[in-house]
Amino acid sequence: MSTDHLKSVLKNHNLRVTDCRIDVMEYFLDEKSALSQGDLESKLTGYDRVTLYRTLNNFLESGILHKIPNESGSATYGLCHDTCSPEGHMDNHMHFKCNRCGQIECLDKKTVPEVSLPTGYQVESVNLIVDGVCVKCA
Amino acid sequence: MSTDHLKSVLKNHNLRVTDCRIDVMEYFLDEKSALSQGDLESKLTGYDRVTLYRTLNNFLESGILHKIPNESGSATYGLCHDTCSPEGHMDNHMHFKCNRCGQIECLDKKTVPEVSLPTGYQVESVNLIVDGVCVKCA
DNA sequence: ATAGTTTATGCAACTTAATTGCATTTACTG
DNA sequence: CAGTAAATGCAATTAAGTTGCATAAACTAT
Repeated sequence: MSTDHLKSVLKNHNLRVTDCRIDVMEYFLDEKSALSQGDLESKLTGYDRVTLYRTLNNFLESGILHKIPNESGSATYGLCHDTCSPEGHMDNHMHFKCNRCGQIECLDKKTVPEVSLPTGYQVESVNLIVDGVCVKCA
Repeated sequence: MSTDHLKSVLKNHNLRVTDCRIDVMEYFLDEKSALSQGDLESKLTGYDRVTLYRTLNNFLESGILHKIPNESGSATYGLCHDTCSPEGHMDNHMHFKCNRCGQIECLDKKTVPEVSLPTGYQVESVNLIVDGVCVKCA
């Protein structure tokens, strides 16, 4: 993934091109798995905690990242598809959490099955999180 | 739900019967919705924060409560079925989070559909979280 | 290119959640 | 009811999340 492409992604989302944002995007692309604020702090030591925090929030609002529900108590983020926008996330793919290595993956290819709810409930989005053992740890 | 019954639930899970544990269990039974550490602190003011924290953890290990994945950053807990045990949770029901009132419900009656994963992945548990508008807020 | 404007960053500070150690109290067992 | 094992409260620490503000950097329009 070239830096030029990353810059255009930022511009397409009406975000200014900064070193921090480029680095954060590259980190997500390299890792492929979901990342937390703490992961960024460990890896991207040149930036302030608050800057990373705000970068995550900007990406979230812009539709570059989505938040993945988890049990750990700290927020986890994954890269969005191209189809995501500030107006709405199309991130109804499954998430897989490995109980051995702890990594959270987005299974982009797997769509979430239709769910039926009791009458009166209005569905807005569906999140499916599967726990188990990933390919690497099996 | 009588206090006697609650006591036997605790004993069945090899937990000593204490006021705090009884009160926490009653609170969960009254509320019916999922609760967080903060909820307990607001309601059960007579107990130390740490005691409530450890009560939640004990209930989690014993299979009385299960943790519900969420995006908020603070852990949320729901009552387990009778079928849960320290050896394994059978909490594969759906969870519903209302985007208006914020409450998280366990939809016990709705089981999670079977999921198929890419080859090499081993499934241990499945969590389905539906966001939308609940009956009360609709 | 550059001056002017808007936005991002770093720093300080604060709030809340999660967590651990230890002394004391309480619940169970015989 | 005495002895033991576990639960509680208190103090203290770590980490996550959050905000305000001054400065620095990125963009825009000459």
